[in-house]
Amino acid sequence: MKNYLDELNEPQREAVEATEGPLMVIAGAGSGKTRVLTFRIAHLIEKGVDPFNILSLTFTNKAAREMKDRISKVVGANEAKNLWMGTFHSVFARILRVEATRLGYPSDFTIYDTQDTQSVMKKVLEELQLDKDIYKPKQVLHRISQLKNNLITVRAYHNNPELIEADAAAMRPKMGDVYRAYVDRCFKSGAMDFDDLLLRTNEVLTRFPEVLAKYQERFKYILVDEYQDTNHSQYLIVKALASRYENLCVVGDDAQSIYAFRGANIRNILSFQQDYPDAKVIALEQNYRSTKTIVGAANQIIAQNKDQLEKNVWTANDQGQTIPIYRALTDADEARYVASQIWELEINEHLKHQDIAILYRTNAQSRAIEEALRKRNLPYRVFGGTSFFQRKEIKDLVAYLRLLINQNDEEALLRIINYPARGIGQTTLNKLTVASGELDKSIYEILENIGQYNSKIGLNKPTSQKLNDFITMIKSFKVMLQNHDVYEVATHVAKTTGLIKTLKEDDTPEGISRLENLQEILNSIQGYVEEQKQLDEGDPSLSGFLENVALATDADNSDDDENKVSLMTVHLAKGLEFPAVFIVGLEENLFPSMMNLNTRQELEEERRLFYVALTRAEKFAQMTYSVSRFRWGKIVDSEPSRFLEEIDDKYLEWKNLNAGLPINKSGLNANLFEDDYSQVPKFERKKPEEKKPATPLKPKAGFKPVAQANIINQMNGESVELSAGKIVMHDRFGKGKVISLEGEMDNVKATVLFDNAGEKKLLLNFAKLKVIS
DNA sequence: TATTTGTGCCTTTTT
DNA sequence: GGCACAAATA
Repeated sequence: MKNYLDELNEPQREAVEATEGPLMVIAGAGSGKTRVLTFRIAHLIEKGVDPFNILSLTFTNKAAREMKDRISKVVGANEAKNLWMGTFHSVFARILRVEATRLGYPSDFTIYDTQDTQSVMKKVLEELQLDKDIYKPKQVLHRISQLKNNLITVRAYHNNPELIEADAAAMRPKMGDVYRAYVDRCFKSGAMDFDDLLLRTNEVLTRFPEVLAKYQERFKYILVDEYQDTNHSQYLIVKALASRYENLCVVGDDAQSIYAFRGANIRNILSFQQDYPDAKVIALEQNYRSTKTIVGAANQIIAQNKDQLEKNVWTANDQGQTIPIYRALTDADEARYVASQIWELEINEHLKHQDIAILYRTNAQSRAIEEALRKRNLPYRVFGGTSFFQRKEIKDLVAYLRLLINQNDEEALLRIINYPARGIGQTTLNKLTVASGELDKSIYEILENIGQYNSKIGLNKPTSQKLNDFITMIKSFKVMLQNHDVYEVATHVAKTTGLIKTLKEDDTPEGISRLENLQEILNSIQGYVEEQKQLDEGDPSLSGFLENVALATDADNSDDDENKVSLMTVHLAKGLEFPAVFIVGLEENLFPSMMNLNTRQELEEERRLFYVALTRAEKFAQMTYSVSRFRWGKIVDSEPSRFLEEIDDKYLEWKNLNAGLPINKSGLNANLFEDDYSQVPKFERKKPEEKKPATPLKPKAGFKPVAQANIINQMNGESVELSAGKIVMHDRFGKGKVISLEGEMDNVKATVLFDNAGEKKLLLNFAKLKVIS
């Protein structure tokens, strides 16, 4: 227990022991930053600091849990349990449960997720009669998010001619009205969006000195992980809380700042020393994670960026293998290659599924990979994308529960008032909404006294009765909540509202899976209730559960013990490490993203993202790019990413540079499903030392009519040869005979004479033809 | 009113 | 190819 300090190197140890005063730790990738944070907290407790006085802000809730576990092992669970650890959003949501009433919010305020806010915004824009093609909900919300993260309130906005002008110049002169209406609407619904959680925390700390003093006293020691990714709002909260004792330790790596798009401000880390002139700064430069090859290649990448702090990450680890870079012909080929390499790694290097991660730039890329993994029977888990709690069937049930806690939650109410269908249509809802505005009462309040309003609103008897039935049902749930636990209520809700029945009627695979999801959420509610009942400070209440739902990140609820290959975006991979990592889709306009090519700053963030991806790898890293890819339903040609050029060839091993698309020999994409390309007509072999690898060696697109083409059999994914005379099957047209084939390489058209539908020209890329004989 | 069919838009990245 | 929204129909 005492010798934990011996497990640290010199700078790590220094960072752990410098407990008093401001400290910034610049931690290179893989340099043991989590270790430092963990031991530092343990050390504080060992020195006699009350865990109650320590606040630790992590990037995910999962990271917080893991750190807590590790601290428990050093100082004991009893000590560790009083630590405040979590993400900014979850910690300050907890604080706002106590303090938000000062700002006029209910303490059971709802947290609106992205879906909710978009839905609110659409209604706002409709009400203001603004063109939703100009005021695109997503863009407008992004703008508001920017404003909030810079603590520009509605009033501040209207007092700021510069901002108003900027929005006018961007063709959105009504931005201020939209902002006000959106904020009002959320407030009336007793709801906060993600940015509000930070903005309102700032507000409460600024407006109420006694609140500030309370939390300053409470959090005498503050630690912030991933400091490079904090935004201005978070920065100010930390600054305010730490200003009394200044026992603030921030840990970060400017080279890994990848959240500028959501307001992260790299200046927070770059200017720490100006904010705290007597701050101690410690750099952790020894990488314990990766091979020399990986560290060397990563260093070369990041060296291309201008905006960065000097540092020299090095490692004493083995040289390791060179990094293979596979040039794929299509995204399917890329996926197939990755799957086959995973097999090899598992056999030759004795890796388990869980040792392997596949990282990509966009969530959409997972599909092709998933398919290839399934074919190889490799179990996998996809992180991110539409998370469990975003699914419709889950949101429906949660909306009922939300309404029980916060009757003003209009999003929840409108979502479920007619789901499952109970004959309350759009017309009725419009009337209610109008009445709600005129009477300045929430829709729920109107419904509670529907008898007294229905003539004024203009509702007929049957409709009024339906509304009354609905509100009676909701009220009965509320009553039940008083003496039953959340699981019992949720189950009752799912049954009595007809949610389960509706899903049961749908026996398509999707319907069945939705029913399973509903079952799963009920199970997880039960699990949550049981778990919270066990804990001393557990909160088995419905509002506690709902907060978890709103702030759960996908990285949080992983089944750790499952042995599966991980698939995720590079963003989600931050802070993780794997023995083997595949980075796929290294192509121009994808990674770097086409959206981020306009300014140097944007491009540098993409480069940092690539740096993060590569530095996740311990022993084996591989990269792939494809010369063509399915995007927006079309095959798009692509070129290798510029980032590949930035790595010295001594670290790399270029693979499959010669494979082309031999349209004149055996047809389109003939060789996608074989590993042996030796039979394929060769393009000029490229020698890396002669030519920069990233210069695309694209096979020239052929424009000749083709005699044959290979299509991919929809059933088993195998390639099947197609030529004139073959009998094929089409979903809509039925059976038919191929008359001829024509067209360009990736754009082959087949003329088919169908038995019942006559002659059709079909694009092979789109028509799902099955070859019968 | 509810359900089905058709269309236009789309894609970064996430708390 | 997929999803959200609009129009068309029972």
